Amino acid sequence: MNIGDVARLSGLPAKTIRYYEAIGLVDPLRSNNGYRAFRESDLHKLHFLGRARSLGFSIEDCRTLLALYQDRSRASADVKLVATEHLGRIDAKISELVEMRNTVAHLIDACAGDQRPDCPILGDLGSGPIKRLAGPSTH
Amino acid sequence: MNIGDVARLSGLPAKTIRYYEAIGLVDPLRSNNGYRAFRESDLHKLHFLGRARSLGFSIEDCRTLLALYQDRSRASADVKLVATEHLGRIDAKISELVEMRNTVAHLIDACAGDQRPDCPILGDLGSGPIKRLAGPSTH
DNA sequence: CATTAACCTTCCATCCTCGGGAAGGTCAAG
DNA sequence: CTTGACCTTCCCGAGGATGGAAGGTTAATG
Repeated sequence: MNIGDVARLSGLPAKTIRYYEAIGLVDPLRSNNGYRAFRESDLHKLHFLGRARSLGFSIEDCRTLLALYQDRSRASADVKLVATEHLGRIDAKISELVEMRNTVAHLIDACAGDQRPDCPILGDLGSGPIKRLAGPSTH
Repeated sequence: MNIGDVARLSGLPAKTIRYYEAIGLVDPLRSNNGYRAFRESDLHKLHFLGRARSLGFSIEDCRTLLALYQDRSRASADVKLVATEHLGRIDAKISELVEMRNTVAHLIDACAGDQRPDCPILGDLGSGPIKRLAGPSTH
C-alpha cells in the first residue's frame, strides 16, 4: 500500500502519516521506487493512533500506548494508569474552561451591546487589582 | 519603569512583555541606555492584556479589544460580539473535551487495571471501523 | 511515443504563545 | 573594583501538525 491508500483507509492525512514516521511511531518499508510500502500492521497502528489522538492522548502517550498494545505480556494496570492521568488532565482543562466560560458569560449578560460606548466587559478587563509602585507613604 | 517593574506590577513575565511588544500590542519608550521605559498607560495595557488572556481571548481578540478599549467612540455591541464569539469557541471546546472525557472514563471503568494483559482500553483503540481495500469480491 | 494527471519524494517554512538560555551591556551598592 | 541584579538581542524549542516548492514515478490517455 502506498501512503495515499493508508491515508484513505486510516482517515489520517498523508502529511500526518509522514510526520508519524519521522517521529518514529510507524516504520513502513520502502519500495524500489522509494515510495513508502505500508503493511497491514502499519495500517493497524495508524488506525490505533488516529483513535488515541481523537481521544486527546498526547503523542508521547500514544507512543506508550502503542508499545503496550504490542506487548503481549503487558499489565492492564499500566494502560489504565496512562488513561487515568490523561483523564485528570482533561478534567483540569474542563474546569479551567468552565470557569472562563462562566466569567465571560456573566460579562456578556451585563453588556447592553448597543451603540453606546459603556461596556462592563471592557470595564472588567481594564480594572482590577493593579499593584502600584511603592511611593511616598501617606501613613 | 523598567521591564522588571511592569512585570511585577502586571503579573506578566518579562519574556511575555517583550513578546507583546514584538507583535505590536504595547509600544514602550526607550531610555538612553536602551532599556524599555514603560509609562502608566503601558502598565494599564499590560494589565488589560493579562486579564483578557486569562479569560482565554486569543492574541488577535486582545488586539481588537485593546483597540476598542482605547476608542472612546466605540459601540459596546462590537465588544459584545467579540466576547460572544469567544464564548462560542469556549463552549465548543468544552463539549469536545466532555465527550472525550466520557469516553475515556468509560474505558477506564471497564479496565481491571491488574497484572493481566487483557484491556478494554487497548481493545477500543485497536479495533473499530478500519476500511479495507477493495479486493476480489467473494460475492 | 508524447503528454498529462495523479501519484510520490524530500526539504523548508509556518502556525501560536511564549520559555530557556547564551552572550554581553548597565547600574547601584559595598 | 567587584559583585550581583538588572537589562539587551538573538536563536532554539515546544506540540502537532500543515502548506508549499521542486522534482521523480507511474498509469492512462491521444
